[in-house]
Amino acid sequence: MSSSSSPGFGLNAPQYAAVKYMDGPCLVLAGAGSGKTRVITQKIAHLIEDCGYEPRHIAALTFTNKAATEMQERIAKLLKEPKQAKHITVSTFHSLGVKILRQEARELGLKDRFSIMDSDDCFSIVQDLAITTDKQLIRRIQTAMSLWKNGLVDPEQAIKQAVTEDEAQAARIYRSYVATLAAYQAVDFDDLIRLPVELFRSNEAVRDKWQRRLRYLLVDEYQDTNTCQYELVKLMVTGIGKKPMFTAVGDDDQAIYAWRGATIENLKTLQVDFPDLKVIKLEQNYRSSTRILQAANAVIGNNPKLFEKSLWSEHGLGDPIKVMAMADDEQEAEQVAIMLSAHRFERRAKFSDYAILYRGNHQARIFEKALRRERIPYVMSGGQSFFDKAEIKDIISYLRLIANSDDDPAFIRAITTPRRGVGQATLEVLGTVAGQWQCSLFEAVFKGGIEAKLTDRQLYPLREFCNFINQLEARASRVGPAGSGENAAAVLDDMMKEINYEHYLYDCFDDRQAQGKWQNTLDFTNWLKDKGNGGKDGAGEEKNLLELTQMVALMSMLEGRDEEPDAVRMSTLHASKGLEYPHVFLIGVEEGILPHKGDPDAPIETIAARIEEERRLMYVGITRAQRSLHVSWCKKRKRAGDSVHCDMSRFIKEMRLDEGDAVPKEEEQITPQNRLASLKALLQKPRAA
DNA sequence: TACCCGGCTCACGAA
DNA sequence: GAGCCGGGTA
Repeated sequence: MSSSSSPGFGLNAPQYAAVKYMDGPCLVLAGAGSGKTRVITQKIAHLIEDCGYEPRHIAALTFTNKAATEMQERIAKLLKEPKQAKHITVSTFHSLGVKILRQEARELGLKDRFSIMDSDDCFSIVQDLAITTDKQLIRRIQTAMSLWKNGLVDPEQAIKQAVTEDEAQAARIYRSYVATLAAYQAVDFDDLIRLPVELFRSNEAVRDKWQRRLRYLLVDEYQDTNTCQYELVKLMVTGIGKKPMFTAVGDDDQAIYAWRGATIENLKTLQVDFPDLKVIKLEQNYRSSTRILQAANAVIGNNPKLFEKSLWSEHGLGDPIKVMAMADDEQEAEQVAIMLSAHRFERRAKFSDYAILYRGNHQARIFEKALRRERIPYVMSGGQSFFDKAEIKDIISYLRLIANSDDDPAFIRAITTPRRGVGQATLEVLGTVAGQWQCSLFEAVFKGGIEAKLTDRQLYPLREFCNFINQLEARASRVGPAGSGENAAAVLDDMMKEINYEHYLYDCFDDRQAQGKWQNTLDFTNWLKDKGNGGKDGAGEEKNLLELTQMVALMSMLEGRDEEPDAVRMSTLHASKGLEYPHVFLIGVEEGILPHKGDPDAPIETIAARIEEERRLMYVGITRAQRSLHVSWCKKRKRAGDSVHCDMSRFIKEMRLDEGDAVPKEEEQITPQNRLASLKALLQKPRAA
């Protein structure tokens, strides 16, 4: 890597300054591709090897499991003693939250076997509370509640602040929702951060304990933190007579998570809360060619600036950026597939050098078809998570129920899947009884008086199911780090055999589907067993079934342990952040898609704010590319059956490409007829410089 | 009454 | 392509 000055560690001057700065809080404004992960990992090595920090006293927080895993690996490679890396807390905000909650559950009146509800569970809870089937409305309430939680607004405040009747209704549901989760001994994703914040605020001793445990904090993607996460950071680093020690790394131009409560205000607030904050800017980009950077700078230049920052690169001008106007989405997919093929051939590149990036997951489907037709291997990232598949959630519901019998949503799912003679009517009676006794459904099965309300035929399968779960629970409890005989794998295997899930799948689905689903469950259970043993290399800690269950709730995808196949990457723009590819195709760059059209009747300032966030999304997309960038848009697009007219996105104009780059030349498009000829022509052409 | 099928509509992002 | 609803059927 070329750099004008190389003061040490192979870093440039500002990177070096960021790594060495140990006098107090530090904010690193790291432009796209400016080597921010390098700064974090080098700084951790510096803390351990030069500053005398013990690995277990250092915590690095990220937003995704993938980023955390990758960071840990990179740190291990840097350290003279790689083994030390596993003692560093490198985790997502949410995993750290689980860790704190599990240890401090009692302080919060929560059992340590609390369940973690996913958004589907929360959806059904809201559905029950709101007594409505209007999905849109439920979603809106869910979103409102999530934003309240992330903004540290409690139900009473929300009720007081409500202006419209809708808000008031949502706030009342919020209040019952919080109570419902408490009754289930469950927390949702937002609680994983919010509850530790409440705990640290109210309990000096606990806070002090964690402060002594995690003495230096590093925060990645700081621009994506929400109010609650920032509060957690603050509570962890500030104490009486203590110098706040942390490094936050972020880029305001890449803030793309406002919709889940993130606020770039946190960047400004940092300077207010920590007046001696040292701000260091990383402006040298090591990733992209100059043309790509110019386009990126031009686009983002249309946003108001929080911090003045301009990216530059020592790389050459590079390939011109190609903008392609397509007749429709069908043609777009086909052309991109063909062009990618030809481009790869011309450059002698690998498939894995390419990424196709898009705004929404549904845009991927048509490209999958086209890529398959062209026999181009691809892998998807983002999109529906492995853990969101129904068959996986079925199995997880059993695990959740074993860990926490108060978990009513898990109880309902497990007892009805596979069907075991418990139907709606039985569950309704059970629900009424549970309501009367103020206890969980599971407990209600054994409450006196229930015999009178249910027939023997109804009661028998209930009791049998609960006994079955109790047995598993008893066995699972014996499993632990101590490893006293029984292991999690055996319990899991017996459970799978007992519920005869494979049989159920073949009963309910056609053979092909069932086979796929069964394979998924096998992949899942094998992965679980592997994790329980401390991972493939046995490097991780052994985990019991409870820990596994709580971990699984936070997973978004199987960690890509396997060798990366040579395949084109397909990803949403959101999921592409932090990654880079030699060649990028940015597709569907149309008004309404990127920028995405939102509520037409939203207040004007939020519309402006939304466009700015969409622009940052475009910026993220452009800056993923190292050497070449293709941008495409469609004049027509199939939507709800019929074709609708589309306009080129304003962001394409904002790239301010030279005339030669911007004019789409349709006559140059590759058709099946001229395809062979163009390939031949490519073969004869000398390789591009 | 319960279930199944077909047509219709609709789609942002994720721990 | 999926989920929802309405209508038709066992």
